[in-house]
Amino acid sequence: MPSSLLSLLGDLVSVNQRLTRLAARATGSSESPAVWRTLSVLNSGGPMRLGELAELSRVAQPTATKLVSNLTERGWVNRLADPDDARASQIAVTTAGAAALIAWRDELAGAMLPLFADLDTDDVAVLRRAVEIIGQRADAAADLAPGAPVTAPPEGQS
Amino acid sequence: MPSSLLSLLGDLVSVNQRLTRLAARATGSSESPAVWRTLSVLNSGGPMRLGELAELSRVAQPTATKLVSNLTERGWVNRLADPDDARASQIAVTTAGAAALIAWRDELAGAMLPLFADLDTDDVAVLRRAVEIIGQRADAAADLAPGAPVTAPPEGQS
DNA sequence: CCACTATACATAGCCGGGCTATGTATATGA
DNA sequence: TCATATACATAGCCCGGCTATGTATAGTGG
Repeated sequence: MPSSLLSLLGDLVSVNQRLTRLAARATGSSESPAVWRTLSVLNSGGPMRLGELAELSRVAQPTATKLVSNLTERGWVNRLADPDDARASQIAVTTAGAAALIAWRDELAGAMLPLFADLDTDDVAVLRRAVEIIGQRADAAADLAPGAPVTAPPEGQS
Repeated sequence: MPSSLLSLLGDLVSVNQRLTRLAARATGSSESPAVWRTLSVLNSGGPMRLGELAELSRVAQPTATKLVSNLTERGWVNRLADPDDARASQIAVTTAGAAALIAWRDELAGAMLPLFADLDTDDVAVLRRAVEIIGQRADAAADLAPGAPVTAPPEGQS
């Protein structure tokens, strides 16, 4: 039944997009997803260089530069000189940044909670497992295409 | 444990964002998510007026105007005069638009298929159920806040 | 029929996020 | 030392998102 798996994946992405937009509205947060994504990556990965951040965030390097600039102005990340390489600097989340991230996640989940409050134990388990499954695949995909953020139209696969 | 439900929702959104971005990369499609979202709404809802499209897409009206303009130029939607109301027009997906949407969904799912090909029957069932659950909630949310796309800070009573 | 308000959409204008192309400074290796 | 590679910054473009506002048509009271 691979064809049903195909349509399942299509549905998954589409319902995902709805949920993402819904969640964004739910908070009323004026911050863009990119802000939270960047903070997320930095928060879970620890201080890292800009290139690494770009790769993990799966955006092009100049985009990461812009985002880090914005976040630096807000005081949510800072740049520490890298003693080993004067070209680079370590990007790190500040305490304020981490706090903002936590606050946003709480707010987001809190806003969505009413919609999901009626889930029974089985459904909660289903969602938990789904998150796990998708997370694994996202990790795997990151490993498979580490150097190809978006830029690459490599082709060549038959 | 409602607190674990909270963190589950946070994780759900976060893994969602990863998946969405991953999926976008997977196709190599240069089209933006907004294009597919708009076509999706029109395709599943049938021809509708611009305001209705904006509401269902959960964007502000001028955003919908822009998107429809772009899509019209590409020949993926067209505007038909509304005989009952000269201010409005019915927006409809063209055959080409519907075909492009299907092609994209196939491409998307096809690109993601390798990542999910090793799922066993139980995991497929889990994902299917998760899609169903989230879809229900998204529908419910749409019903709850039908007139509030993003614009409304509840001021401005006359 | 006329004026007035309400509605549906278009236009203008701003901002942020995404990209490519290219510049600049530092590392690195022959 | 010099050439090349690497890490990031800058410039410049486009699109999607918004608010504010304009314009044309609907609807309605007189």
